[in-house]
Formats: sequence, C-alpha cells, structure tokens
Amino acid sequence: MSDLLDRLRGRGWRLTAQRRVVAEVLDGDHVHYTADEVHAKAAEMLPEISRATVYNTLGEMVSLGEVLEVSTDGRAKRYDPNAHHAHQHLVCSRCGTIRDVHPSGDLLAGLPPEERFGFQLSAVEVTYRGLCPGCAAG
Amino acid sequence: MSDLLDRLRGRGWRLTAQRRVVAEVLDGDHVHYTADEVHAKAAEMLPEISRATVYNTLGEMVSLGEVLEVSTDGRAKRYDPNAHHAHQHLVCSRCGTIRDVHPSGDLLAGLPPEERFGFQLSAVEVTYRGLCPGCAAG
DNA sequence: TCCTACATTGGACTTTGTCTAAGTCAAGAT
DNA sequence: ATCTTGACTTAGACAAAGTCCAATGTAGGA
Repeated sequence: MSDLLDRLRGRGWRLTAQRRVVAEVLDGDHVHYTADEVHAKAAEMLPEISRATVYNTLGEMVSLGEVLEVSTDGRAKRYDPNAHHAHQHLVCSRCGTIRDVHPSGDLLAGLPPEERFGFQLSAVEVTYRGLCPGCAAG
Repeated sequence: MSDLLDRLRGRGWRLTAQRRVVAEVLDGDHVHYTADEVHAKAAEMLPEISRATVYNTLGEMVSLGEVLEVSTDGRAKRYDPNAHHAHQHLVCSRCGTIRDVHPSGDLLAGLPPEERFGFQLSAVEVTYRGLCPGCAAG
C-alpha cells in the first residue's frame, strides 16, 4: 500500500476508487509522469476513470503538498510523488529521462543580497541538464 | 537600434519588417514576454503580422542562441533577449514578476559526482521563488 | 438504510503552439 | 533599375494540454 495513500487518508480525504488508483500510479522513486500518462496507467486498473478526475486529483494532491509539479520541458507538467525529501532534477537533453538529485550546500544562499531585488526568498528549483549514459554512448 | 537586431544582421539573416519589429520588442533588461505578448506588441507597430511569423521568428532566434526560452510557470514559454550574460531567474510567487539574477559560485559544482548518475552535465537552470516587495507589502 | 455534500463524468471550451499551401518579397544577379 | 528565386509570411486548420460545467453517482456520517 502506498505511502501517499496513507498520508492522504490521514488528512480526512474522501477515499474513492479513482483517487486510490491515481495514488497507486504515483508511487515509487524517480517517478515523473504527465497527467496523460497517469490517466493511461490509472485506466489500466479502472477503465472508466475520466481525464477530468485525474486532473482534479493531481491538482488536489499538489495543493496538499503531497505531490510536486515539475515542468522540465515546457510541455506537459509532470507529477512527482517524492514531495517529502527536498530534491532537484537532472534531465537528459536528448531522451528526456529525469532523475531526482540532491545538490550539496544551501541553494538559497547562492543568491547574494544585492541580487535579491528586495524579494523574500522562499524556494529554489534547479534543473541540471546533460546527456545520460545511454545517450552519450549512442 | 537594438543590439539583438545588429547581431542577427551580422549572421546574414534576411531582414524583413516582421523580424525587425519582433527584435525591437525583445529589447531591454528583465524582458520576458510570452509569444502572445510579443505578437500583441509587434502588431502595434505592424498590424498585419501573423502569429505564425512571431512563433517562427522567436524559434529561429532561440536556435541561433540570440534569445533564451524560459518557462517559469508551466504555462506559456517566455522569451528573454539577455542571452549573452549567463543568468538565472527570480520569480514572484504571487504576481509572476521575473527578474534576471546572477548567483555566486559554480552552480554545476553543487551536484556531487555520486548524484550525477553518469550524466555529462552541460547546463543548469535555477528559478528562485519568493514574494516581490510589492506583493509582500500588499 | 438514507441523506447529502462531495466526487466523477463526458464533452465543450480555452490556451498555447504547430503545420501547410499559397502568395509575397529581400537581395543578389543582370 | 529590374528581374528572379528561394526564403519569408500569411490565414486558418489542426493538435496538445488543461479547464469548466451541468448532470449523475457515491462515501461515509446520522
């Protein structure tokens, strides 16, 4: 049973078959599916699930902070269930593979005060780009 | 006269009225317009310019490395003419204002070897998020 | 078991971006 | 100066990603 589902249940979420399958799809490490991919995988388990429900459910999970929204390619957003360990992303420039990574040091501290334009910083997102071993070899 | 236009001319680009107005729109600092915003501003100067031409021209400028594509909100891509000074972006979480910023240190070096999964790193994109002075006060 | 507020559905709609066939034009050649 | 031609532009159809809505279904408390 997925951690994600346990956490959602703990928040008093109404548990439906649809939400259950979406939560089950979004389980594991280095998982970064688009909404359509989530819908396709969910539909294997529950064929009648609608796209709107997948979008609704993903949006609620994001609002609750249980899932992260990632957009590394300027196209479809991807959904990352690994919301409880701060991490960044490493993306292959050729094939698009995404890995979760953990940079060292305090990323916010890298922005000097005179470069903050008076903003109150609260978060930082980093996307590393390069060729994965498979694409570099090919 | 825009720097951007000078650089494009230097590359043997065929110079048309449409390309001229797109280049003029994309001039200045902290400029991050969407394609539709570029089209609207270009159409003030050249009313008959088409959306397709704006998309084509922006795409070519990006391919030539004269303009950067930025997607900080998962919605429309934005176009940044400041392609000749490496920089990152600072985005207001409420109003979406974007500023160009220059972090200190080597950003690529922040990713330890054991977190690189065998990738050959080539670039890193950083988005700092927080509240701008206006939104923090409101 | 019954109620009802909340969840789901399908389809229409919006936004953002791409593609194509036909017409137009910048710039080198004459 | 004008001609020629391949590159550029255009309008509109199309596609992908996401939102919205009214009607229907249902989880979970009374």
